Amino acid sequence: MRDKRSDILASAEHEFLEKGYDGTSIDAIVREVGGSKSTIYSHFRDKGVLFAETLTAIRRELDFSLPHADTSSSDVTEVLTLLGVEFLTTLYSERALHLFRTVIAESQRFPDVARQLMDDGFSVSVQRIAAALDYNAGAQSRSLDPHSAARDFVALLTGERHLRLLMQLEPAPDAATIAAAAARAAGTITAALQADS
Amino acid sequence: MRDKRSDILASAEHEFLEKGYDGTSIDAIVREVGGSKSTIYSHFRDKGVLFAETLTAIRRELDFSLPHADTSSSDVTEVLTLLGVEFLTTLYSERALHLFRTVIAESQRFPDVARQLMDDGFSVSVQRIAAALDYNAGAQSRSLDPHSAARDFVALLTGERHLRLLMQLEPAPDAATIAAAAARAAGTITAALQADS
DNA sequence: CAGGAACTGTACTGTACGGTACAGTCCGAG
DNA sequence: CTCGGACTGTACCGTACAGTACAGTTCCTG
Repeated sequence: MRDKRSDILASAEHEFLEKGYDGTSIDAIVREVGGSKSTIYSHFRDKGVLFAETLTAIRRELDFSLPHADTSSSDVTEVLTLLGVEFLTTLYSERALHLFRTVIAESQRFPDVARQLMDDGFSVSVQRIAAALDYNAGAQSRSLDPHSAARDFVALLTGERHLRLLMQLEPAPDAATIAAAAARAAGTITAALQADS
Repeated sequence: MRDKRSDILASAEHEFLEKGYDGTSIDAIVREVGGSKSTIYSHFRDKGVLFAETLTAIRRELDFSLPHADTSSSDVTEVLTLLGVEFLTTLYSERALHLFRTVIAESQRFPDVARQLMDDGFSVSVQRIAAALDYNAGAQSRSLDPHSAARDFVALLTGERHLRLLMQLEPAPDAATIAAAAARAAGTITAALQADS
């Protein structure tokens, strides 16, 4: 058995992401992780702390820094497509979708968790894309604002589908669908940028 | 006093949108609306039905058909800006934001409510924008797919800000902010469309 | 005035939950 | 062998909740 604390967090994740904060009982987590309720309360002061630490741990494990995309190509559309695929693959994973759903649901009670998810998660990807845009297209287009362009690109990438996925109206898209969406968004944003220059 | 049923729905809306499904007790609604618990159960079979009917009523009252925008101008960017302002004004109202938040939170338990909100709400606006695009720009650009363009436009309109608003990380934007966002999105999508033709 | 539908008020049942208390067990370090 | 920290098991407390039962009230209609 691994670290007990990690086991608790794993079971808490399963319960909280599936049933929400109010819908999850400590006893259910105990049943799933095994052991005793006392152990949970020896690691976490109360249910709120356990919830916050569970979601924070997930956010840390989801890597929003898009580490695998190669941005050395000079073809901006191609670079954006690569970054887009990696971003969507992270954002549209079951885990990330459950996380966003739960954070939105509890954003009133746990505003810090929400802020963390955006600032240390989502926004990191946008920054990364902005940096790539600045590097690859900054020279060509004098008027380019890489941060605005990156936000626009991410908006085109996600769009209505993200909302539908948060509402569980469609299954998470497969790799081919993600690739098509990324290529389309990259093409659109490139067209818009060229028209401006 | 108006119709009792409407009073119940109004109080239920206030409670459900603020505290969520599990966080809201029937007794709290009774306290707010006045009267007796029996009356509520004479109008609604159980808590689930009350919840679903409450959210459905809100969705019906939010008008996603963008009825006030004048789409007779021949300037596509201007028409899109008008439509965008009206769409964002609806989508970023406190009521709509609470509704989306709550629907996302309970999308597992109440999938029909989620489907309704998208198909009979959000998507109606997108259709309306697509129709305007088809009418105003269809002639100029033979290759235009008005539905895709409308989705892209809406994506640019909402983007990261919608997510931040769902997470309550910033206050709902005022009219000037909405107007600026709409104008920017309209300009971007127009640029992209011109580059394609 | 009589009837009835809508509403009120209150008490109740059964269940579930968060959190605590406490005695006991396991196991590795010295 | 023993000490101590981590963990277990179970019982318990107070509270809160969804839903029901039922007797009583209000008020409009015929």
